[in-house]
Amino acid sequence: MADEKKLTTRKEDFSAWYNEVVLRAELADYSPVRGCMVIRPNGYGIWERMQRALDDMFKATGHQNAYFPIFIPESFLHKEAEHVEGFAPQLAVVTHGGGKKLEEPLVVRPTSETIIYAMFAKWVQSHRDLPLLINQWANVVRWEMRTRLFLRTLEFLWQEGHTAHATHDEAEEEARRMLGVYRDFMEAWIAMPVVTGLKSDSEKFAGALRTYACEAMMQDNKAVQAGTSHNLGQGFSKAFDLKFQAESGNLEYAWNTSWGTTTRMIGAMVMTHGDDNGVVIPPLLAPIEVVIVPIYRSDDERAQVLEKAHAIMSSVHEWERRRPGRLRVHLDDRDGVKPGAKYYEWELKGIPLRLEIGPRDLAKNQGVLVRRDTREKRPVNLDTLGEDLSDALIKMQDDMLVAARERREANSIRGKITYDKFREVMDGDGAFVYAGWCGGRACEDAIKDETKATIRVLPDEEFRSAEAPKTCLKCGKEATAEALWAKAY
RNA sequence: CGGGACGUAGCGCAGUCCGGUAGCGCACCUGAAUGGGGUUCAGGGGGUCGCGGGUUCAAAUCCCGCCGUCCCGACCA
Repeated sequence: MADEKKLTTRKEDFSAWYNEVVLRAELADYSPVRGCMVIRPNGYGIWERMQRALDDMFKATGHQNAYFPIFIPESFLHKEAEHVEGFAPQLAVVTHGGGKKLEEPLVVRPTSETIIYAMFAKWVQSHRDLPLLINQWANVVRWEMRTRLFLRTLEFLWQEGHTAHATHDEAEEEARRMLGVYRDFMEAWIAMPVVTGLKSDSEKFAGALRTYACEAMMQDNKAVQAGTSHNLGQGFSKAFDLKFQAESGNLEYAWNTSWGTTTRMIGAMVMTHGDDNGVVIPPLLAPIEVVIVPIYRSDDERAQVLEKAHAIMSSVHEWERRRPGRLRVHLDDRDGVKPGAKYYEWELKGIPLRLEIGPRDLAKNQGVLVRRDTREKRPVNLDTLGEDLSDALIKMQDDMLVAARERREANSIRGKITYDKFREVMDGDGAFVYAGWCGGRACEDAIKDETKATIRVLPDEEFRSAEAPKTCLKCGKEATAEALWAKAY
């Protein structure tokens, strides 16, 4: 009976485990529209916290929010040849409006480069108008063949930054700077370590000069691309006539960047930290950080325990000592639900800390504090509770990042590896494999065909092996780069 | 679009082979007791059996067609 309530174990079927966690933790639902999902309040609360944190980081780097239309004239996409070629198969197109056939079809934005740079062209005249740093929070549509909750849906929520600069180098710096912002966010807030680096040409954004990405490892050792940043060069500015008069007096085309990250991060969070009891939300992202579960056997005890619980709740504002903002505390005072049932429910939903208080505790002026990630239980003094909770949340946030990083490193292979061994690893549990690469598309494609593994990124210096492989993993020729190989979502 | 599985109450399923007018668990509502790791008992509400057609006295069940979903590939954040 109890077994029925257990989640599918991850080793048997990670996909099934993931779906079950997402659905049962009430993060999302399948929508009546094929390939779409409905984000439930629990899931949206996490997204809101991600959004707020990222938005602050964007503001701090000088970006402003704006909003552009969901419909883009089809001709706009055709102005940049590579871009339309890349996105054409994934477009949703509106052909009718107000009961009449439209003269020109409207594309539901799959990304907003074209309409945004069309507007930028009107806004920019002088080098003094640059850099132009804009971000938009929006939903976009890509007609994917296969979809998956949070990770790949037809419609998804994201943030897309778009900038224009006077020189290539400034654009390049911006693209790399925003990649760094993503990495900081993912490590500090999601407690999810990422490998950053350059994408190979085959995985480059359609229309970009260079694409950078953050790659995170999930518990089935597959990679998730959690955020990307592109140096778009001058392709779009030439297509949309985005010109400015330089100090020299000459008219020059601007250099663009774009960068985005999505609700996919919620999926990545689930697959990074979740366990067989459900989601584990890093404290900074948890809509509720602490849930108080009162325990009582009689009306008298109930009154007593709840009074104390309310006292704790109302002293929340005094607990701001070591952290910004208020502690987000919820008292689960539902009658008729046994404490054990409440424990399981809040664990499934991933609430970081649980405080149990019952008559036995009150007698000792203490409570029992339980950590979601380690399930470690310990008594805490109710007089110093605020401090204790703050410290525990900070520690949990840090520990989760360390644990995730250790797990990733334990499943990473650096240095020499034969191709046979590589195939064996990819056929089995998978891994992050850092291996030499000659830069040839033929090798890349052959490896993908034979192992399903792809180049996630050509990693930044700090992720490169001390003794980087000298030869290509596949053909044995001299290596021109070290690539991070993994199977990906 | 190829290969598999499936569509019956909010969710998970049984019933389909062998036709007889719909059931189980969870959830939900009412009442009482219970309460330190998934409570118990009693009562109750809820279903055009994916859609359309056919066979039959009678279809969730058999036949034909369609639609949709999930998983595995190709595509992708």
